[in-house]
Amino acid sequence: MARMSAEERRESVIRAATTEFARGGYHGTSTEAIARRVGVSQPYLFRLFPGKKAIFLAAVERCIEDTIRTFEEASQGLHGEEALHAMGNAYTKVIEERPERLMMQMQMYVAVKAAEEEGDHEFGESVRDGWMRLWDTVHVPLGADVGETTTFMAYGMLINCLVAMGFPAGHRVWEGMYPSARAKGRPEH
Amino acid sequence: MARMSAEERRESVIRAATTEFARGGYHGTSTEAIARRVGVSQPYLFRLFPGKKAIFLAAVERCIEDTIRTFEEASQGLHGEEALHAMGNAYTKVIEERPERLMMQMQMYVAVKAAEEEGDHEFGESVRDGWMRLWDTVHVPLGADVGETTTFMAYGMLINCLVAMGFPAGHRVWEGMYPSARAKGRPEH
DNA sequence: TTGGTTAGTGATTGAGCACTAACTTCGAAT
DNA sequence: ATTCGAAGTTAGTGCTCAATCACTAACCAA
Repeated sequence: MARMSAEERRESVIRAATTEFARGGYHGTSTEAIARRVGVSQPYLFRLFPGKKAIFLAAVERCIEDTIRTFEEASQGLHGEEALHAMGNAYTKVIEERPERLMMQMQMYVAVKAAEEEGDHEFGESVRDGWMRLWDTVHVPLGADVGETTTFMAYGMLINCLVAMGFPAGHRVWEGMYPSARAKGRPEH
Repeated sequence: MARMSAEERRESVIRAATTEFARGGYHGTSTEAIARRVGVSQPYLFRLFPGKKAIFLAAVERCIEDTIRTFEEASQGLHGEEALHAMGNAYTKVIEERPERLMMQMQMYVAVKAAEEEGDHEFGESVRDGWMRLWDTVHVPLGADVGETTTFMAYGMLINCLVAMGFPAGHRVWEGMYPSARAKGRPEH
């Protein structure tokens, strides 16, 4: 049984927690399931984190940072339509390779209201702040066009929902996806 | 305490369950909370429904039907851009008056994968079927334009997420919403 | 090698939960 | 007025789960 530094362990806990929380959400995931995935005893989690909620929060924040970084790297040095394409393709890659990150996003959106009604105001604040940072991250390469950015985010959310519902690749719901790939501009209204 | 027919009770259970499940999701909602909201003892729920899952499913199906009906009624006799406006406005009204229906949507998306991994294949099937019916409902009035329909749904999902995160009306995330309505200076809610 | 620190475990607890069984009350038709 | 089915309750069971506690095993510096 390999010993690890607490910091390294915390890392693997966050990874395992992301997988588990993405599947079951906050209430549908037991700390035991996370511990089992890490390969560590359940009580030890409470030595690495003050409680279940802290683990969830850590996973949520990691999820946001990863997504921001994905778009930052994809749009590096690009602008306008090229950046749009690059970021769209990057997200497609996330769908294929890290679907749990999309699910984690959904779980975090859904967890805000519940947390808020339990008196936890910080969680929602943190999620909204993360969203705005993500928003700004895509806003700049898209030429600071509010409509363009909103549409991009909207398509992202639709993708998240379709993936969550389990629509297989090739299903007709995906047909109208990616206006950036379909034509040289998003549909005019 | 007014006595009701079982059918009427089931109705109020579905309404209460929608509110509660919208807040806490499947696992974050106790049957006791639902019963309390209905004004009935918790065990009695199990006489009206075979189990918690059946209550959730009923609430999910009701949510889908209501949303479909909202768009059907809004687009009655309209086509193209007019239908788009009408349905957009109808959804805006849902945001204001029935936010729990949006949250219920999110909860149902998120519940699919978990159910599937517990062996329940019917639930996801039912959700996907509902989505397709909803899709077709807006597709026809929008002139059977796939891109238009997809964009409409995408904006809907973005709205759901923003509402879930608790962004207040007037926040700048709402700025780029409804490109079709923005030009006309639609008042913010 | 010893003294101190850090990583990690097993046993347990108390609360909350879905669900059951057995009983009571209401109201309408006879 | 009585009866009978349907509406509704009280009491209780067994289980799951987050969190605690007392403990052991590995590492490290002097």
